[in-house]
Amino acid sequence: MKLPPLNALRVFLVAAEHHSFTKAGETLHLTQGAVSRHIQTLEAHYGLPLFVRQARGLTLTPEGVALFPAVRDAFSRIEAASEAISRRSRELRVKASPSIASRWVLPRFTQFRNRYPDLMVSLVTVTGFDPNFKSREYDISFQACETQEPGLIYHRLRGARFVPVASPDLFKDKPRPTMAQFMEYPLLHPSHEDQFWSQWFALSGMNPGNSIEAYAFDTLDLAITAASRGMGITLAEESMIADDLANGTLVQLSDVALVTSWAYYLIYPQELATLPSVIAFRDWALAEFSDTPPAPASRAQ
Amino acid sequence: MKLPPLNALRVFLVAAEHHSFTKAGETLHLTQGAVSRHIQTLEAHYGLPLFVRQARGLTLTPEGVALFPAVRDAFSRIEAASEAISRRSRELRVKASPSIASRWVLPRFTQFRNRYPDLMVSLVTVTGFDPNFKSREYDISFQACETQEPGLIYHRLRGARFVPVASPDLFKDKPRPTMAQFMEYPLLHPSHEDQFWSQWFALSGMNPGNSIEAYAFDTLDLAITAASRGMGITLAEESMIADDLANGTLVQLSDVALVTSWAYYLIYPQELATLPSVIAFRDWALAEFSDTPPAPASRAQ
DNA sequence: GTTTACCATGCATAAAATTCATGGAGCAAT
DNA sequence: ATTGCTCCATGAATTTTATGCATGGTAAAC
Repeated sequence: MKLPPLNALRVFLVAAEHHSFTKAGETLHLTQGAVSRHIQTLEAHYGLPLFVRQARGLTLTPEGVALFPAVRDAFSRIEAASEAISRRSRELRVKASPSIASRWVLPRFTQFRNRYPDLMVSLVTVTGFDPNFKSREYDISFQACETQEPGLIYHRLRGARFVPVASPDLFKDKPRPTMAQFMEYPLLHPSHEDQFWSQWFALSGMNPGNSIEAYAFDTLDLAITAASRGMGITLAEESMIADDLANGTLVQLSDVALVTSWAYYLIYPQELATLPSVIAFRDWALAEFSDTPPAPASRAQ
Repeated sequence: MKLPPLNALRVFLVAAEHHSFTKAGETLHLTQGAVSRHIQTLEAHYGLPLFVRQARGLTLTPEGVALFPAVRDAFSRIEAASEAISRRSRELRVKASPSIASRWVLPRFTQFRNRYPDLMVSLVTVTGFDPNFKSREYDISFQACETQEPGLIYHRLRGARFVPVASPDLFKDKPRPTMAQFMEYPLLHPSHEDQFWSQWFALSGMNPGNSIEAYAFDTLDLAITAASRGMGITLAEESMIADDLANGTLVQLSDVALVTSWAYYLIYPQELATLPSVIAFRDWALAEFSDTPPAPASRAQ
């Protein structure tokens, strides 16, 4: 393939559009002389003139006319493709469940934005998980899961550990309840299935029976929020209540922790692994949310 | 329009095709390091990697995959257009009537070819004239004409002057005939219309009557050739018989010359006036065939 | 463990692009 | 005609860019 001088072609394009070397120079931030030389280079390459120089103005020769649309189309094709892939390096859509979004990501999201102000990062909060990222609605996902799909890269953030918490206001001047006294308070279920409390009680060697008062919530976050408002005792994932414990909104009522078989992962498709936006967010998220320090090279686990 | 570095794009294209910087360098007659730097330039421009460097081999990132066809298509578009207009600067099709072709052009054609060995010049010999070059079968035409069409450039070569000639063999040891004795020989008509001889006789103040023996030919050339073989006396255009008179194949029988109202022109479409091939042939033809020295700037008459 | 095949990179050099200043050609208006 | 104006072309110097060379580093294969 023997191509003409490409930079000269771009200058030709602009000069042909303006019908003027001088104006083309202004557009390209070049002097008129530089434009003239580029056109000369191109004309020498083809061995024929592309412009008819007249005192009144510049005209294209038939060969210039023939060349013009080809160059215009070619460059706009390149421009379109460039624009498409440039956008992918500037945008990032992060998916998280409502609980993770509000308890993990949102509190520290501005920090990430501030560190990468050129990145247009958005948080997509959906329940449910498209396990192959087929919907292409998000680029990277915080996800609790047990199995791994091929084609995806998984970074384990932490295991899920549930401990009982409640607002200190729930007990007023009474002493905090022992495990055996939990049933005297409303028990808040972080999901509609009764898995957490029953497992936790089993772990503690207790049988609460069926007579306990209980509320079920859609998400872990809602149960924690309800607990912090004094509605009862909930099982909360440890990493989601660090702030509440620190500022006294919640108190932890037992050291017995329900360790589930699943863990929280940061997941993204393998083909996005080279995107700087994905790399930046991954490294930041691993440092922020992992319970183990990330490997030095920040590689996949 | 903000385009990526174009030369780097070409290097990218080759490297992507070869899946190797080293091989791309060989193809482009560059070192591997130069290729590496071009790719770096491009990746820096986009802010993302285009290749995944592995010890085993080079792979494109999804962004590289997206970029590749766009670059390939764009460059092949430019290449096609370049090829098309390059060919037009290397090829030239000259049209001439059979007479002009054989009497003017062919004898000196190799001289022109030798001067411009890179030019693929062909001679198209057709009778009839497409007055607007609409058929696009030829680029430049030798043509006898009286009127001028707009959009064409006319260079007057010479007026047409007809003089009577014959082979010296026709008369053997007899003296050459006077005008009055022409009718004793077969008169060769250079066209099927009886315009030339009747006009010439009228010019000479004679009336040949109808009883003369005559042959009509399709072209001026055929009549001259016939005359040179001793078939009779013909009227020949002066510029076409210079060689025959010089080497004695023909002798001129009178100084009375029929000057027609039309002249020979070299004609080409205005839009081809910038083609180097047209310019080269025009300048050569004017110097070779014009009865007046060409103007210094070789401008249209 | 050693070799091998690649790509990356610091440094020197070659090449190209660009500017600046100036010249010249064609039009338009006086 | 003459003058002025607007463009494009061009010589020479300079800056920028590309390239080569030699070397280093890494990961796979033997």
